[in-house]
Amino acid sequence: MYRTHHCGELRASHINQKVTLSGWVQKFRDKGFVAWVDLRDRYGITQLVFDADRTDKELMKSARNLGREFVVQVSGTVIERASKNPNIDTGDIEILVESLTLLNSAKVPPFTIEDDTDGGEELRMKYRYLDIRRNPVKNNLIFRHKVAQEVRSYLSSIEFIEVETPYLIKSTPEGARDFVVPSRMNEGQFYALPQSPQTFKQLLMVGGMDKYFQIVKCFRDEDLRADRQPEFTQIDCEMTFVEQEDILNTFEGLTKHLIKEINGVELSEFPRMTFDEAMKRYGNDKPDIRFGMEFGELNDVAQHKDFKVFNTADLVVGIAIPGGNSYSRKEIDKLIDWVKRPQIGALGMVYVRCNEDGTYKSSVDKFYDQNDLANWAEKTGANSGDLICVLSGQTSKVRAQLSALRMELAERLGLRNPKEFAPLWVTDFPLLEWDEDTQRYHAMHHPFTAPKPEDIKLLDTDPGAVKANAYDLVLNGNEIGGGSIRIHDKETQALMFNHLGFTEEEAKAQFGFLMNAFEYGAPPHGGIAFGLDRLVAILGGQETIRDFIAFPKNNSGRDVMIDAPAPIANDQLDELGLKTK
RNA sequence: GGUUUGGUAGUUCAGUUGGUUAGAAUACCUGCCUGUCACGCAGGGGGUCGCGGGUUCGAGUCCCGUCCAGACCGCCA
Repeated sequence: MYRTHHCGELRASHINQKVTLSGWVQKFRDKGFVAWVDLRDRYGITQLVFDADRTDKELMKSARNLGREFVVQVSGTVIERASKNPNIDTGDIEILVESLTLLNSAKVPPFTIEDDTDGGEELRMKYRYLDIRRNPVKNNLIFRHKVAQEVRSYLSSIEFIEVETPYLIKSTPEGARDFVVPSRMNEGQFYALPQSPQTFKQLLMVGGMDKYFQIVKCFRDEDLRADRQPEFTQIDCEMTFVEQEDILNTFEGLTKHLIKEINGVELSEFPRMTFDEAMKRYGNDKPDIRFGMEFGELNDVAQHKDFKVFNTADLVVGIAIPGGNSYSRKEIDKLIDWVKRPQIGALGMVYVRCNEDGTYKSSVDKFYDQNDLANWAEKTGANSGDLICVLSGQTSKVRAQLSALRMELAERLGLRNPKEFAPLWVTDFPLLEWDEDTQRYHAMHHPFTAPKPEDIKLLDTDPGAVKANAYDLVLNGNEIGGGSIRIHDKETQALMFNHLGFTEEEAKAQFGFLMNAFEYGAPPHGGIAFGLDRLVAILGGQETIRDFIAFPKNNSGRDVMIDAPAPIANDQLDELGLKTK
């Protein structure tokens, strides 16, 4: 038997018991007359003691040969410590070791296995199995497990059934790039890994499963970010005989349950906002509403003066930075440089200082008087002591730019408190989105999203104006879930494919299975999918999802530990019919 | 595909306008230490300054190229 107890377990009540522990050597402290080993496992640390008076000489000697991260098994007696350590749970006791077995030695680890490690990102990823021994990563993985467990138990308790769907499916032209898998038995043909189990969950509804969920890996062959991995996990859900309202209520319930169980925070009813309103007020379809700084549109009060830049702009819009009047000229110039960076792309920024005495001082005083500027302050909700930042230009670009500035400033002002949770439903997304590259409309959500019935008539005349029964759940400025009511009749689905530029033949070839299913009594249905990785990171109060994934990929989509992807041998290529001449 | 920041000891970093033998902390090794727990003290070993080229009397430092990593933009139905 390797152990009678684990390393986080023993207390004063165990004193005088004979115990056996196994674990890793965290630290060896040798005082000469006495030496201690911190023995670590997943549960904690227990101090072992070797003593010149009480410990056998040979045993003392072998203890002195232990190094960091050696794996050992010890037996001995639990004794009371002469000097206790109130900082750890097992700090009242220690083990007077009577026998020591070296289960495995270890090379000196390339970084310290401590909460504040000296290891950099790359090194930690290369030796991820060592990184996982550290509390922050270990605890994140345990945290993730708890969230997943709560999701399963909550959804199960309201009659959802977890069903697995296939990973080897068919590539489709819509949406993200697919990861493809060559088929040996069908030479020249490829499976694709699912970007989401979308069509399968709809078919489960046709199959009468009524309420489905799955915690499932999804795959997208797109570039990565701090919060984006090529393989990621969704909480994928679908329900039958529901309207949008039913889905919003159900999953508001799930989200409230999670935040209560995991974070101990009780949330009241989630606010709702249409897509159009979110864009107007925050320039963004996933606004962070933990803080204000809402957009004030200034076209009415800033145009038709003599300032050409504003007069020729589609949109003039500003935000008030609380306390921003204290910024020096230099700081403001830096802010202007920041919005002019290519990633943001603003051409310039107009600012107004709101002085304590109620007067205004702007960078465009030549064109605007105090009265004009007072109007700006009113529109942006600026108080004295604030700084109004104004951008102008083409509507969608300006909104994106000002939204980036709003988030950056909120970050600098410490307004993005990770302990605070501000959820929000964004509804009434557009059904279609114009794509400049391909010169056609794309589905904003996906091609199975139902248009609002009253808007269907606009499909031919003004496709961009058609709204969908689609919604996102936004938490602290992150989209954590998104879904829609689906199309469940063949005619609407055919109409949709038609508007997305599919010929009838293409639609049939790609999605014939779904169209067929719709001919056999498909019930009305809808659903939602949550990004589990991101959700867990936000609930855990962290920015990057990587530390909530046991073995994540780096910025270039590489696993630096196993060194994947990698070339494969010629005969393997040959077998797959992929050999290049 | 683009923008940007970085690459110097096992590790995290410093290294001034180009100038003597490239430093610190930590880790590691040796010894000492009567209760440590970020133990302490003394000593020691440890460097292809990512790689290639160039400028120069002289390059960690300047220039060009390249590779790797991070953040972001495009992209992510």
